[in-house]
Amino acid sequence: MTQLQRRRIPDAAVARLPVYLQILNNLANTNVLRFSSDELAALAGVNAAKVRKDLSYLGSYGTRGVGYEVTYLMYQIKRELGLMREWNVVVVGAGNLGCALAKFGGFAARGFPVVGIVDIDPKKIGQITGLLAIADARELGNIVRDQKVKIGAITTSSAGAQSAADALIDVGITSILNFAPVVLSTPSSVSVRNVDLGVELQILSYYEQMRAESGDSSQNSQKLSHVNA
Amino acid sequence: MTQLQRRRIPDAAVARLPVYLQILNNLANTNVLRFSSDELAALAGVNAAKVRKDLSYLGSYGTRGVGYEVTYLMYQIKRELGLMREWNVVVVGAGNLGCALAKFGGFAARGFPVVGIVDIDPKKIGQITGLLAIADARELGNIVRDQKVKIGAITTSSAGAQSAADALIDVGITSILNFAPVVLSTPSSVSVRNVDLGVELQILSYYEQMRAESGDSSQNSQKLSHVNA
DNA sequence: TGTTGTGAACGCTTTCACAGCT
DNA sequence: AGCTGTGAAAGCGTTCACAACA
Repeated sequence: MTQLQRRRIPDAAVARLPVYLQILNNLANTNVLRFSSDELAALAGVNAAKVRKDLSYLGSYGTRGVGYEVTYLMYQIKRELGLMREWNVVVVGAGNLGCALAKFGGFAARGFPVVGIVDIDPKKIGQITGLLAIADARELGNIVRDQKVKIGAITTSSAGAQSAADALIDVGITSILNFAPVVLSTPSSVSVRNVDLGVELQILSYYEQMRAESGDSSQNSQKLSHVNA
Repeated sequence: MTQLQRRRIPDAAVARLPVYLQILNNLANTNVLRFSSDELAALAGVNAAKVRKDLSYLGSYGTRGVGYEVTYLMYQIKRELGLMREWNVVVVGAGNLGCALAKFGGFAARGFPVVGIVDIDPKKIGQITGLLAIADARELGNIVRDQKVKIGAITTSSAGAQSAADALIDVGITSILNFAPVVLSTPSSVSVRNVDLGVELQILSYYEQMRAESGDSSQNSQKLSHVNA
C-alpha cells in the first residue's frame, strides 16, 4: 500500500492539458509572464474552477493572490504529459493521408517525428515521400525496434485497419492513432485514439437538426471537444 | 410545460451513435439481419448495458428475447442524427488540408458534400481543386445562402482561424468543424468540434509515459474516443 | 486584497440487476 | 428461455464556495 505510485490525472483533465499548453505557448510568444485561472479559462472556453482543478493535479504551482507563471506552468504540463522527450511515430498505410502525415513537418515540430511509413502494396514500396522511403510492412518490427517507436498511426483503408492494428500490437506498439473509420479490437493495455471526420460531422448534424426542429436559438456548444470524447 | 419537445439524447450517447451506425452498416453489407446488444457491444468495444441505454433513447425498437433488426435500427439512428438529408459543407482555407477535403469524395458519399471552398489569398482564388473553384472569402455569404450551407470547416492557419470562425458565424453558420490548433471563441449557440492531431498525440504520450513509469502493464484504452472528448 | 487550492454538492454517465415481453 | 428496457445505485466530472495564504 501507499506505494509511491504516480498521481494519476483524470482522463477528462488529461484531454484538456494539451489545450492549455497550446494557449500558454501563445501567451509566451506574446511575452505574457503570468496568468490567472480566470484568464486561461476565458481563452480555453471553460470554467475557471475547472482550470484550477486541472492545474492542481500537476501540483501546487500557483501563487495565491497572484496567479501562475506562464513558462513554469508550461514546463510542468510538458513534464506531466511526457513531452520532455520526442516520441517517434510510424505510419501504416501509404495512401494520401499516410503520405501527407509523413511529409508534413508539423508533427516533428511538436515532438512527434514520423520516422517510418510502411505499406503492403509492392507498387508503393520504395517510393519516396518527403524524407522517407515507403518500407515493406514486414519491416515494421525492425523499424519499431531500431527507432524505438512507441506510437503508430493507422492510415490504411477500413478493410486493412484491423490487420494494421494487429501488426502494430504484434511488434509491441501500445499507442495507436487510428484514422480508419472502424472500431479497432485491441487489448485493454493499448491506448487508441480515433480520428473520424464522418463521426464528427454526424454529431454536428444531430445538433444542427435539433436547432432546426426546436424553434432555433438553442445552446449546445462543445468548446473543448476532441475527436472522440 | 409538457411541451411536445423532442427527446434530447445525452451528449455522451450522441457521440456513440455514429459509431454504432458504422458497425451496423458493416453488418448490413455482410447480410446480417439481426443483432443483440451483446453483439453490438462487442463490436463497438463497449458494455452491453450502455448499448441498450443508448438505443433506448431512440425509442423501443428492439424485440425482447430476440434483438434488434439491423436495417430498421440503422434507419432510426439516421433519422435521429439528422442523416435523412444531405448537409452541405463549406471549407474556409484552401491550403493542403482544405483542398484535400474539397477533392476527397468521401464526405459527399457520407451525406456531407463540400459545395464551396474559399480563401482570402488572391493567388489562390480562381484555382480549381477537385470539382470546385476556390472562391473569394467575401463570397462566403452568397455561397452559404445559395447552397443552404449549415456546416463550415476551418482549414486555415492558426492565425486565420478566429476570423474564419467570425466570418462563418456572421453569415449564419452554427456548426463548425475546426482543424486549426486553436480554441475558437464562439457564442454558445454554435457547435464546434475540434480536430487537432497534436492534441491527440499528446494525450497518447501521457498514457505511454504512464506505462513506461509504472512497471509497464497498465490499462488505459480509449476505444470510443474521438478527437476531442 | 486577490487568487489559489480544495472539500463538498451537484449533475451527468455508466453499470447493475431484474421486471417485462416475446 | 432469452433479450430488451429501465429504475436504482455507483462512479466520474464539474461547479460551488470558501479557507488559506501571498
